[in-house]
Amino acid sequence: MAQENQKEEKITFNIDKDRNFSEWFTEIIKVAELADMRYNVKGFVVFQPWSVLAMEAMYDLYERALQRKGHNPMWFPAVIPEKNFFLERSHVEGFAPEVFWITEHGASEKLEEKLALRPTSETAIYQMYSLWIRSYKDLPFKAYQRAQVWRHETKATRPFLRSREFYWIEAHDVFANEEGAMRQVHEDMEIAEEILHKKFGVPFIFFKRPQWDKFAGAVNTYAADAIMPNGKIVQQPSTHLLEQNFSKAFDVKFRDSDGNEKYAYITCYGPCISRMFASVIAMHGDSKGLKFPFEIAPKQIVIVPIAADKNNAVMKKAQELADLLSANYRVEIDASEKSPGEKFYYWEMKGVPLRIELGPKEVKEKKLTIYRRDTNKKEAVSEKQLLKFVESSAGEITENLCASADKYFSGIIKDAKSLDEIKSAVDSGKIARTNFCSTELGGAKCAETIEKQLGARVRGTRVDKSEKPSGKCAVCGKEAKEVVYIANEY
RNA sequence: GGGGCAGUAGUCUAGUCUGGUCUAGGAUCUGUGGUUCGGGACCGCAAGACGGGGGUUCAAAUCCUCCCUGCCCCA
Repeated sequence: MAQENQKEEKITFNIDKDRNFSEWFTEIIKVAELADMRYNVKGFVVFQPWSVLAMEAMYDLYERALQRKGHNPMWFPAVIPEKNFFLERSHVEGFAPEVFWITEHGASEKLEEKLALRPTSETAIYQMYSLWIRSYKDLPFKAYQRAQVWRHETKATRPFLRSREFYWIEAHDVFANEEGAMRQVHEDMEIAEEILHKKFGVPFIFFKRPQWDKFAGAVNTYAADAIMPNGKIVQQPSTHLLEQNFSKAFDVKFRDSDGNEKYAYITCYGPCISRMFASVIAMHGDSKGLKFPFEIAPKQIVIVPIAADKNNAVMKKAQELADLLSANYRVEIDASEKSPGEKFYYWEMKGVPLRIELGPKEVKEKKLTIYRRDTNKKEAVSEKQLLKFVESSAGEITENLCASADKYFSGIIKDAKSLDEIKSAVDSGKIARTNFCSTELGGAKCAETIEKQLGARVRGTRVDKSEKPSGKCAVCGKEAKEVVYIANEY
């Protein structure tokens, strides 16, 4: 018994994710060195190499998808003059409480005009768009930036999920008419499916948000809700139909082919990489630590040489394999002095998808022992087959992780007909589906009742299918016009 | 936004209730010397800490107070 306890103390990481998700999440960030929370400003953390490498890969995939769809990259200043903020009324009302303001320079010298540290960039970008866009021939105009933004979130900050500084992409697209803008909204949702779901393995549902819960200044907001293992929803990319709200405020006009000057239709799209990373680690991790989809793993293959001191051929072979693989993959040789067993546990905790164990036996037999993090199994692979094996398991690993995430997600919706049924669904970590009076402003009262009594929020109506209500609103009993989904939110 | 809990070396922790024994103990990590190496090896040596300000007291890691930071629960 005493021995067993001693052994347990040495375990780097062993937390039951499903039973205690909060603790798991906090601990894995520390143990896997994803972010250092010791930075001494509330709501701000230092992102460490292991998360940055993954997020760089995530940025890369997302940006390439945007570029394939005709977006160009650009970089805007992080500061926005105060007056820009007041040009769109509902926008300023929505964001004002969260904006960090720069008001001084040097030794308390007041700035002539306050500068906002951008919480989002509509009010910076669209004034430039009004200079750049002159003709219908300039449209559609599609551009994005990868950027940090700053918002003074309430006190419940959490690394990756809700920080006061986060890393995202914002795409701002301009069209001649509403149809073009609406098509863009759908394209934005398709990109989320292609990247967030298929590459990152994070399932979600796109909802059209109720009118009381849309982006400040938008006509409609469409947002992807993903789920955490504790049943709480986390909002992932959202795309907003701004229509002419901002083009009128910022004078984004174009001369149409009929010779008339018209205000443009604008959409904006905000996939947040640092928050997607939270979903990635939460969805795929287990009690041993992280698991990464192959394409975004910080390191994709680790080679563990065994008994290399006694056998020069081992280290030589390890280097040879690393050279071969690093042409296409992110590879690391763990030549540290730790024992092999300790290295195994360590890299499993870090979530490296493939581990090659290489000792005198493998060198002699020209066979490799390869461990897969997704299945926790080892296989013998002949050296000749290595590249082929890596290539095929790369796809399998991502698909496996995606499939098990999908499986968890598929059972998440539960029908509810009354406030009590909504409560029991939501309390058990499900998303409640229910008849609801209206997602126009008239329904706001019922939503408030739900929020006050259950602590849950109305997420909106589905975008991927149209659902007809059959009966009365579960809250007020009036004729239901919509089927909505209700869940706890992070 | 409301409530609760916490802060001791890089990390985890003993000590706090009941002030003095604390010259702050241990583990891990780091550095170093040696022996090891196929699922968390071992033995030396070295270095390293009471979140910050104020207060009470002969005496504060310990009590009070404000601040900062983190975690948890609720909105």
